[in-house]
Amino acid sequence: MSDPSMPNDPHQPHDHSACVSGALESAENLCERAGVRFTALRKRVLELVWASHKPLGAYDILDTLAREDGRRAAPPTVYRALDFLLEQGLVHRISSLNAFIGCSSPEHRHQGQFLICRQCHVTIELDSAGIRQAIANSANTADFQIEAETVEITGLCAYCQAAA
Amino acid sequence: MSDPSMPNDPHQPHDHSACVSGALESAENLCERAGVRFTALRKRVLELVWASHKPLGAYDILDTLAREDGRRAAPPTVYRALDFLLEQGLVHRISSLNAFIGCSSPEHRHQGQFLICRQCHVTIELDSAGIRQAIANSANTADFQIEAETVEITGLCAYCQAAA
DNA sequence: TATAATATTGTTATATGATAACAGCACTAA
DNA sequence: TTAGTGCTGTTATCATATAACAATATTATA
Repeated sequence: MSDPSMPNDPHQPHDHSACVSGALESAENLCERAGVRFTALRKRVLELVWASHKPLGAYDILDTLAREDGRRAAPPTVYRALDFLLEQGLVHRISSLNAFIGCSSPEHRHQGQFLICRQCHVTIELDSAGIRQAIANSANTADFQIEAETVEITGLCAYCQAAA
Repeated sequence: MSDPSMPNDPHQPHDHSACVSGALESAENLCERAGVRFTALRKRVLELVWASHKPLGAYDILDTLAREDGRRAAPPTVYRALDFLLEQGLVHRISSLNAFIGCSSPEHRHQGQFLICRQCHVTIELDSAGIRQAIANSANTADFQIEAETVEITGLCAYCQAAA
């Protein structure tokens, strides 16, 4: 069993196809339980988002879709799929990059915190109770009722530090 | 002496012109000490950003400049001024809104945390050691070297909760 | 002071990210 | 089988941001 405050490191060589298929399978299950349709398009977009552990822009997805079936999808096609995936908690949006990344634990609703490497772009999703608590404390002091949290930390991952 | 974790509430009736003139004066001093030029344009843009305690979009600034001197400023004019102000720590950028807000304590370099009311848009800048520490701990555990932190909390401020 | 060097601003064009509005198709329920 | 709903296609447009180069203003130096 893994400690959520110390997530698996996506830099480590790993069977990435297992990440992808695991994510797709979770998504199927979650959508079924939620009574919403996990269409071919939505599945394909989620698959593309999961193609790496790096945030992916909507227009990158668009380009890939265009390249692969010749039928060039238009922006709304992709954005609607992404909106669906966001609503279902299957992807997160990274505001500071205008990009999207697969949620690593979609079973429970949450807004993660993100460690984003500026060098290799690999992004690790945290779900730190400590950060959440510290934020809750500050909000509470100001009588502020939290609805959404954006926590995006940019810097150098361990691998890129070593490389430098 | 005020507690930085419990900032003044910009909702409270206050002499806002004092906020603006204080910010401009601080900026003058900081720029002088830093040996950089606080030109008329940069000053005017900072003044506009400080017109309210709400994040302001670059194109809003642009529109105001256009309206006030007729001669239409182009986007780069505003973005360059904003870049300067960001570099000098005089404004912050709010990623989740693509907007800018005056820094409430530019004397010391920092990246604040923001409580953003989705209703009235009033935004409070925090500088919480607790949040910073919690983030530092998480980053440390992952061997991640922090360079920038984006912490933007959206919800309802005390006033808008009361109104609802 | 005159002039060179540098920094700032102006201007045009374009890149990049996101949404509105409506048409057509596909699945589902009766 | 057909009506209703939800999903996708399509066109147009809005919103945010930057590249590239020209013109001007400021500062430094001869």
